[in-house]
Amino acid sequence: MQSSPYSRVKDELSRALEKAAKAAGFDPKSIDDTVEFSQGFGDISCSVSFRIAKGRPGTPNDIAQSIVDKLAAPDFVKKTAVQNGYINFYLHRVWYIKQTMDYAFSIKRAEPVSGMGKNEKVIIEYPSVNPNKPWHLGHLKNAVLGDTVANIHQACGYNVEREDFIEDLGSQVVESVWGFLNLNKEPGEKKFDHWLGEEYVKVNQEMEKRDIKQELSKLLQLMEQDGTYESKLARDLSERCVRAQNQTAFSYLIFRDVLIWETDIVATKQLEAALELLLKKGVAKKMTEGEHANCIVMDLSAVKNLPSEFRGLKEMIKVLIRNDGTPTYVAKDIAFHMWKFGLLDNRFRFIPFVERQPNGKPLFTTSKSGKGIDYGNVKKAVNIIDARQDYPQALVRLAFTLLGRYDIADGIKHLSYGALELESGSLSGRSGNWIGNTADDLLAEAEKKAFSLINEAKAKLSAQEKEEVARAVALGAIKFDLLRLSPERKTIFSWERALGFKGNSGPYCQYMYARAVRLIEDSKMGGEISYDPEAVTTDYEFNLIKLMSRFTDTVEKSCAELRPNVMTEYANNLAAAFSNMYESVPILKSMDERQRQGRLAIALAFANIIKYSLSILGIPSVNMM
RNA sequence: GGAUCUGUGGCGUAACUUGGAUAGCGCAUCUGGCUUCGGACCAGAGGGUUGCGGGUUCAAAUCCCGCCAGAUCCA
Repeated sequence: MQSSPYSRVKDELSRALEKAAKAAGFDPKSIDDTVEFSQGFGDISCSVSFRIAKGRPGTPNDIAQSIVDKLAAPDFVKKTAVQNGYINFYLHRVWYIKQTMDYAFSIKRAEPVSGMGKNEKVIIEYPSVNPNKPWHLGHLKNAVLGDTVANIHQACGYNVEREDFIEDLGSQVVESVWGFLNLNKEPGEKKFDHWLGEEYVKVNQEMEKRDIKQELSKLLQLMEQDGTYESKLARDLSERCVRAQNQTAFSYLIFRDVLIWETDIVATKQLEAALELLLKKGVAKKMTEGEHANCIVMDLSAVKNLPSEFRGLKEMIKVLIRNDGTPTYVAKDIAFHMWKFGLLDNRFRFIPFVERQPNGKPLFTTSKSGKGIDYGNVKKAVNIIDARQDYPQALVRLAFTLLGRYDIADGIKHLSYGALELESGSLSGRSGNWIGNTADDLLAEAEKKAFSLINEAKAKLSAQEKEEVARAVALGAIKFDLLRLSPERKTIFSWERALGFKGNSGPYCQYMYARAVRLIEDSKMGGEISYDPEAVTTDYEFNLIKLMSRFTDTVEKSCAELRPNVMTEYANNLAAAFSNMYESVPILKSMDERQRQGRLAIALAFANIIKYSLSILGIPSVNMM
């Protein structure tokens, strides 16, 4: 693993500039902030002279010139020019191309590109869908974000644990179990999660007609008790649902390492242990009188610098355990996070839930019996949860602040994203407006469209080959569309846009990869890479080289900021730069052998990096489409 | 009542965290481009007072203050 040519050049240039600035009598702080790629004014530019000019005689231009006069420019700089107060550098392209090509060929898809994570373990939690319905488009957005964030961390050298929390004691599952006992017990031919989800809609229609609150609360108690018929039934229904949901996950090439079931948190008494700790440290207390008598609450009044979201509260408390003894969502989540960060003993037992996922790895689940596995106990945990949960997530972090564990409060990273909505409004499991808008529906629709395109264009392929390509293109279109927005922005889902195969899209990137692969195949160059960088220095090649040279930096940025859209944008720009070159200069058909070799080598480097980029996005690359 | 997020050409958005040279991209519209490597492509054109008003600065889409509009959460 080597650092990117871009960061090396930037570092070296910054150091040289700093030295020169000091020699010229200035003291610039953080000079590397002011050094970056520029367009139209050389290759790299520096704006530090403006900063220095503050409150000092002399124009930025003069200051820039005096710095340049003292500058011992690194060898890779061909020309230095002062323009409008900026210092502009022109690189020796041949050198930079060589550096970038070596770098591009050194990148292996199975290995991290960055050592940023230092092999530290990080938990990424997604999508934590209730086990009583199929994934709808909103769940899919969560899963795709989570999977990609996990891939990004892996690429940055983290040891990633992909966890999925199964809330099988929440009100939704209780209602579904009630429905199974009181309504239709026959799943029939339908995929189990779809059937269960549709039954759930019926339960809600039933609840509007009559009040079943008492029945539900009794049912929940039975479900919480080990060994009852109801607890076994509930777990069985939930597990069948999760298996059906897994088919969806696998069809989208989305995988996890371990399922954590709420019933197992309860059964292993970790919720009690968590509460005990909170009570002992005085973070929580039992109320004896007033509105919240017999509740266990978290006391916020002791917090010194209370974050702004807690301003304007009527009472400075948050209920953790209600007076009927049931825990709130926040209480469960605090306990879960204590486990994640190793504050509770790892009392879970694990067994394989799926022996071998399509990615070759097992999927474990918490269980009554089984072996202890060293999951959890991390310093960083990323939760993929939509922005409506900002407040509960803030409460969870606050609990750790109150415990004095600022490190944990800081280690909980909430990737808060704008929820996905239909044009007609937000999706809701209860209302049933997800019917026709499930993840399964979307993939089927996208595959249909992709298949008809490939069927026309590549008639000679076998049906199976066409299906494989159609699947890959469908995934490309869907995932790219879900990832391209900045996370805080809400998604108004559009079938037309999600199924768009042109422009800024997954298929566009896949198409450029396929083109590059075709060139390489037709060239019969095999694995032999010998080229002369001097033969390929036009802007078309160099624009592509510049982008490739900052691949590592881009992945790191995407990771540090928890923004997958940084990667979609990069992939698209990379593909566009290649397309530009492809359309503008002859590659295979070049009459000049040195040029031909050089351009083919660049195509090969491009193929390597776009393929890695796509794999981070969870998008398969195809050799033809 | 309190808090958070959003507001950028007809539509969808990037750049805002870290102020920097001409606000980048896609869709749609219009005009071109396959006797030369894959047209799921490319080139070009039109389309912008970056919600409004102040402020800071040599420089503001970006930072600060005040409004307006929409969404969400808490009470």
